[in-house]
Amino acid sequence: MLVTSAPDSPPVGRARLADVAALAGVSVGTASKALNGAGRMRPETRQRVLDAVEALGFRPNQHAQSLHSGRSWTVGLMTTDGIGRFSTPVLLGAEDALGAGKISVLLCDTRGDAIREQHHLRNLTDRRVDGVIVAGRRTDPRPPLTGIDPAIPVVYALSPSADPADTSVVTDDRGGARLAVEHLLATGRTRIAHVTGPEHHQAARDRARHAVEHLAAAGLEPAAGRVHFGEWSEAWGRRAADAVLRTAPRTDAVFCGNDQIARGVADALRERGKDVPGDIAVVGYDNWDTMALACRPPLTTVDMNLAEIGRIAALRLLQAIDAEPEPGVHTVPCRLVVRESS
Amino acid sequence: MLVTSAPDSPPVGRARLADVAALAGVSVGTASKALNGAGRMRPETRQRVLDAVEALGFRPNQHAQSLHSGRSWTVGLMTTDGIGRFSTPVLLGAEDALGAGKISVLLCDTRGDAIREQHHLRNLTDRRVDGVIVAGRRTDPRPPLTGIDPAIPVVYALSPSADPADTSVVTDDRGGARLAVEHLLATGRTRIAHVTGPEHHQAARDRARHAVEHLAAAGLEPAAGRVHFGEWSEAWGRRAADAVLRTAPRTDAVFCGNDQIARGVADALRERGKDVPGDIAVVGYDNWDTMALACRPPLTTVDMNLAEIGRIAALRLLQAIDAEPEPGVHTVPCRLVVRESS
DNA sequence: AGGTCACGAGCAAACCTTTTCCTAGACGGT
DNA sequence: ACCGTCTAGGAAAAGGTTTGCTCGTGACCT
Repeated sequence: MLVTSAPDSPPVGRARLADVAALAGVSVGTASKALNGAGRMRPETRQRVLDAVEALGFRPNQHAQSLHSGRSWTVGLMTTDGIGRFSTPVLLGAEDALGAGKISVLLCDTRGDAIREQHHLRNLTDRRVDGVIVAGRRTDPRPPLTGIDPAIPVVYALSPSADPADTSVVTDDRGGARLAVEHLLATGRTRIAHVTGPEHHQAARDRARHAVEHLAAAGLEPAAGRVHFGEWSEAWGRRAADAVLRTAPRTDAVFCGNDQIARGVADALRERGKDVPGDIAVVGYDNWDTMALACRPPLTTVDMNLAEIGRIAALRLLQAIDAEPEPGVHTVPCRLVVRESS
Repeated sequence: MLVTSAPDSPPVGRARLADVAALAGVSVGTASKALNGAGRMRPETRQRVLDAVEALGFRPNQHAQSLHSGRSWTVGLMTTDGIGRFSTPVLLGAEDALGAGKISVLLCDTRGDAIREQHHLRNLTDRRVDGVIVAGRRTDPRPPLTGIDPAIPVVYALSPSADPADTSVVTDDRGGARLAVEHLLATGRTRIAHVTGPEHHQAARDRARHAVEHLAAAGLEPAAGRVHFGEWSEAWGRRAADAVLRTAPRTDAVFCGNDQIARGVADALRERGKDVPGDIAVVGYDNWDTMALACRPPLTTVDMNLAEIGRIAALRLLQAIDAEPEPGVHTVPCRLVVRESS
């Protein structure tokens, strides 16, 4: 059977369906039906075909299948700012969900370059991908993809499309801020400062606004009466902690816009002789393990469930491919990870 | 021309080569030749075809091309331990180099699971990928892929294959250790400690062995007379720094096996009142920006040029696809990034 | 015993491009 | 003017699978 070259139909290389059919003594079409379950046929005929498939190690040629069906069983995954801390979990979540549906992922990194984006887009269109996921980094809306075949569904993850008619999956910054504030309130803190990133980042603005709102709902206002906007860095966290100690010395908790800031805050507080969480609790945002776990003490922080965002984006894409898309912005809830800093 | 449905050949959906040929008044075969440059033909005929391509926005159907040529212009990129700090730059480097060759990357993450690896491998084989890159995380050799079609070339990146007949691209741990030690010697340090990860990691063993060898070549031995093996964590760095100060108080430099350890060492030294680099220099390994730049002071560290490893792996793969593979282990040199900690 | 119905299996077209082989025409040389 | 050669372009097959349609056979009912 598996000799290197048979007399007339040499199965050198991979076996074709024709080889299977010949071995089973049926026509090619019948062999195909036996494999795909369609049509009715005698069980023993089907079994003969399956035996032949087994004997020859036949695997269908996906190029031929794709040519026939027009589907590639492939989606493009475009990351717009390199592949970093934020896009990686999204990417893995998407890959996981798509792999279950027998769909593979074509990776395209634009490095934030519009030319490169166009180039990848043309490539994906030429490959007749079944869909595209665009994974951003920031939560600010991004302009929708231009020049893509409207027949190819697109889902935006993390950075929503500026066009509300598109489908986007984003994190729930409101819920995240609420989780953090309510946790601090529940553990008895009342003089809570908020230190976060640059005000021109929507994530910083949203988290700050909702944190303040939730404090107000409890009849409180942020320590020192204002939000501390700055950078997403440890250095800013350290400077801000000093500022908070100076201007609002009775502060008993700091909610930080990300884990780097939180770590900087925790470091500075410790170096100023404050006990975390004894004197002041610290809560971060991102659950970036290398920061949250290496912090002294390990950080309580908000996890955005990035992998879940990727998974949901993939499911939305599958839905848009097979059925009707569900446009609009879908938010994925956050989760509070409590550790020793609060 | 671009009406939704012409009388007999409605160019609904995408234009086919037949549409182009019809518009240009030539046969399909001639249109193909005009596009691919092969065969001789009158310049004005070729131009007519190109004009038709332009008018219809024709793009060749890659499924048909792949079916014909047997090539998919696609390579599989398998990451074996999730996509993390180490594999991401490799992955991007590879994607970049392959994209230049009109080849796209199929992403497969095995999560370190052999079952998943087999599953992905079968999928890639079914898709007739032109080649596979296996990107590991640790530098310890890994068992070669099993059950892959021997006609598909494979290149291992970062984790070499245990089979020397395979092609692998790895980092130069010897050179990295030499860069660090020679830098410290050149800046006048002579009592150099080495703090690194677990001894069962080949990276830790290699860097330690070569560091010790280079010290010996200068007539020195490591401070405290031995290498400090431990974990790849900041906590271990802090503990080890204390141990070094206790057992070898005159130490004037610490070369660390990674940046996390280095940061822990720097933190502990500062907290013990030592000045870095005034009293003691600290050198890290990995050039992991979030660690190296956030460290106080910013870390001098060894950069493994991971993106270059990915790039070279991709080039080796392209070579193996188009021509003869060049088996064996290829090492990519490191680069020392000098900052303020030394 | 003959006719009809149903089920099993095969044929062929369609998916689209590339490439080889072949034909017809033109031009040049004798 | 005729023959040979060269070239441009067309026809057709190959690459492999899916699927609708058709055909044939067997069984059952009248």
